[in-house]
Amino acid sequence: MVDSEDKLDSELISGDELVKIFDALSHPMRIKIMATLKEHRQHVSELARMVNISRPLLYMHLQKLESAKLVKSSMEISEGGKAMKFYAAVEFEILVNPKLLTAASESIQE
Amino acid sequence: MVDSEDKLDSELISGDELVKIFDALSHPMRIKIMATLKEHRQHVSELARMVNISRPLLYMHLQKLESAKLVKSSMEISEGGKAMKFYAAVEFEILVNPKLLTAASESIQE
DNA sequence: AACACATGTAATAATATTATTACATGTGAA
DNA sequence: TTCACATGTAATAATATTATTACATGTGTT
Repeated sequence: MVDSEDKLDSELISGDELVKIFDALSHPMRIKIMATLKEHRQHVSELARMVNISRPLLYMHLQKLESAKLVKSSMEISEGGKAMKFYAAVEFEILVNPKLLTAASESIQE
Repeated sequence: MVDSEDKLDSELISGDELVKIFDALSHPMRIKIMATLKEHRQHVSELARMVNISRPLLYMHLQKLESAKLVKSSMEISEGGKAMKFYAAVEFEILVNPKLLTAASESIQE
């Protein structure tokens, strides 16, 4: 298992999933969140301070990113015994071009 | 000038432009429009029939795609003498991965 | 007990996006 | 002149997204 266990496989992305990914990346704050999480995983409260938005708003953005499978979360108990929810960026690589869009189009439900 | 004259150069895309591109591609109908225009350029009324939506709604979608520079338009006078506005897909290729998002993040204005 | 820090969500407000309808204009052909 | 087909947009309605505020709950430290 040399390769990363949770890399998003661009071959297996359906049209609907691709639209979800574009939607997730269509807001500047979510780009900033992805960039921040790429450096290092963070727990929600700390991440909210880092990107300078309220925690409820951050939750909303994280949910979009998570439903697009661009981040993943895990609850952990710190040494202090406090519950902390960590978010990490998922590795992925998608070559976006007209050909991909054509393929995506064929697997979209309307 | 062997290479295409209007290929979108992914090296020169700013963070704001990238967000615009993601936004343009975040709707199933716009994916369908891109796929349709990749086959062949079309004028607005014909395209509206092909993708089965109203012309005003199509205009809205086309404006988003055009402002993201994914399509381009040109007015032409047909043999019959009627004005027709043609839209064509622009060639592009963007490798989307966390590294790109980090670079984009650094050039986003908030 | 009061404080600092954590998760989580409900309710609402403010904005933006998406979609429809109706209209105005122009051309060429029947 | 009426018809078929084209562009273009204004006004509005319906939905969805984004953002804020206020709460409830739990843990460890002072």
